[in-house]
Amino acid sequence: MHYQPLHDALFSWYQTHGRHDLPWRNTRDPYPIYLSEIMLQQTQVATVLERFYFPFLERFPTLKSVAEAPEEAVLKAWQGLGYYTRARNLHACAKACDGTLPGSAAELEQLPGIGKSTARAVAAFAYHEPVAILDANVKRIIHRFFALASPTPKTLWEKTDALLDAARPYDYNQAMMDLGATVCTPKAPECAVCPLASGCRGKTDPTAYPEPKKKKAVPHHARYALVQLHKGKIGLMLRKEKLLGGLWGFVQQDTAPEVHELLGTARHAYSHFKLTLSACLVEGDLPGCDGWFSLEEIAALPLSKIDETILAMVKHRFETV
DNA sequence: GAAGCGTGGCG
DNA sequence: TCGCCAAGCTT
Repeated sequence: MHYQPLHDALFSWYQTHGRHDLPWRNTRDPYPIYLSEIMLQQTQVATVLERFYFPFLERFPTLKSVAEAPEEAVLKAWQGLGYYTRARNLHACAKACDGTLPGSAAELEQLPGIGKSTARAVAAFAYHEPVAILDANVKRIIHRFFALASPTPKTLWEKTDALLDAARPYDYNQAMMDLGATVCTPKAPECAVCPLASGCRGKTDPTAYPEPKKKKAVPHHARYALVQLHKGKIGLMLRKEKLLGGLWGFVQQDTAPEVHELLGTARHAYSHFKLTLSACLVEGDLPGCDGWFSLEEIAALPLSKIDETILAMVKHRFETV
């Protein structure tokens, strides 16, 4: 209520500086809105926009088409975007609601892969439900606006609810995200042009909020990837653990195989460890594979980034014999 | 509450 | 080369 002047300033700023051309805005179809929210979790707008959003919608025009497809096809469309639990949950969600998303945040939050923030985002953007979101951008603004160094999640949700303009939930939430993304940035926020500055308690020292988190040491693993050849086919395993689960890839082991040809070395930084893989060409029907494929068949399978890198080494090896 | 979970871009 | 960060959810 007493935030009315700030809301007015926010909307005025949003009208001029908001990212109004994003394709998942200006629609009330919950599916593309939901899809964008899932793709954008921990992922930058440019990545989603330039490489994944439109191809995915072309392959799966409706949530019903997702529900009717095999999980592997959804993972293939997700390949390269990372955090593949999102794709598995997207498929599970589509099946759980049979291709029709429910009409409220409370119901959306019951579906797999939809937490409180995503549920509220879809409800606010598709149904104009008066709920506030708390994504990374809004969270940073809330920390600074209320000068909270290390609040509990409960406090953050209370504060984001308190700041909501319930009369305009769509514009309010979009404006807050844009403000966090372009003005109230992690480093060097531009308080001088911020429409919320007059009410912000953290503006004298914005980078003190939130409190910087302690960094942990990132482990580094060195392993061997087996490129197994047998009767003209390549042996791959179907990963079943949480890391890259549902994707196909080369069998890995901690020690070098007895006889092998080194194809090359690939490095990759995952979210919580680093990996160096030495790709070893080995002959014969070794254990550990779930399937044998030609190069053409592999092209249709979902693979992780580092497995694609190794696959490129294999192609190069046999093109230059 | 903390850890696990991908990838790409940037300084 | 490296650390940080980007529309979080699950366990």
